[in-house]
Amino acid sequence: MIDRIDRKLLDLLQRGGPRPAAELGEAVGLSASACHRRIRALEAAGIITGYTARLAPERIGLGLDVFVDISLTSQSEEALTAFESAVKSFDEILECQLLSGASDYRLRVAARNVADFDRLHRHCLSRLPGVAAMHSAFALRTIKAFEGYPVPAGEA
Amino acid sequence: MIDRIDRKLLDLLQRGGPRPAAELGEAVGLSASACHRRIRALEAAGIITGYTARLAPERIGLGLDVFVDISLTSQSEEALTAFESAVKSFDEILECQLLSGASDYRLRVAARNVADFDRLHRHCLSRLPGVAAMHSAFALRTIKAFEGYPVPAGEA
DNA sequence: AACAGTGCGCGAGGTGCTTGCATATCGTCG
DNA sequence: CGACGATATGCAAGCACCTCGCGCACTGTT
Repeated sequence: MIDRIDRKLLDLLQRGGPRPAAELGEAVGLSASACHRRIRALEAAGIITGYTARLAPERIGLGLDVFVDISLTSQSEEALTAFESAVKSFDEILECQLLSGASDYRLRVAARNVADFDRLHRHCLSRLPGVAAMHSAFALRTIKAFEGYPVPAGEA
Repeated sequence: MIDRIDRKLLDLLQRGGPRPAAELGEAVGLSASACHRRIRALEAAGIITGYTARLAPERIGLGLDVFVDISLTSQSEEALTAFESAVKSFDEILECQLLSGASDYRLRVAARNVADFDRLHRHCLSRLPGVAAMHSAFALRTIKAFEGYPVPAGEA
């Protein structure tokens, strides 16, 4: 059961709060050891899946964020599987989800600039199998970047 | 200048590689101290912006991932600003971007289930100012979750 | 009222981070 | 062609932090 302290811990950890457990404990009103124990429990419960570095995409030259909506020519099991494994094989495709509605896939890719997106378009997107239609939308500006999920009260 | 070792480090760190710098160093062929120094340099350069815990949304009861496309009634500066600050004020709105095309915003929200999305719809989305049209698409399945950017050679 | 069960703080021991120093490597300039 | 300067590395010591066992407080149960 997740209580108020766990929620605050998860919130801090998702937002890149202080690493030393002593400071985390101080922030939530716990000793370092108790705080650390709770974090380990959250990890063991599979709630915290890992710790990752967050990068500034523009600092590594990835200034362009593009959503690509794709519909397939066939909805057969084989077509879906082939498409999905091709998607997974390209590092430039950051994420991909199957959406409700017109049985579309939506993926997100990162490119250095428009010319680089053209390269991606030819090198990756055009090689995805079974594509009937493709529509790209460029992100002009990020109003809110992902910084973690809100943690609802009392779960798990 | 980012060389091959930095790229490998960034790749490992984005994917939640081993925390001890000694193991990281072994993975890239460096001693622990040299490896640690490079990481600090990447942080100082603003390439690594922080370290965050990654959570399993379904483990905290957030089983539903929804994209919401929104167009506004007015494109005036005030309308955009009002809309964007309202977006930022809701924790349930995970991300938001302004897209090219029909001057649409796209946001992503997480909900516990369909009923909870209805609550979000009434509690958050309906309170966003200046909305002309809204269209939601549910993520049926995640083929590829975000696990970090590919790091192009020789940047910064 | 006594008793498990849970979760806390404290403290010792071990691990990993952090930094100074000497050295190797590479590019540059005399 | 040789020497110098800059950069990056490895090593080792000092230190901060994590980790875990222990005893205690609190809660709910019988």
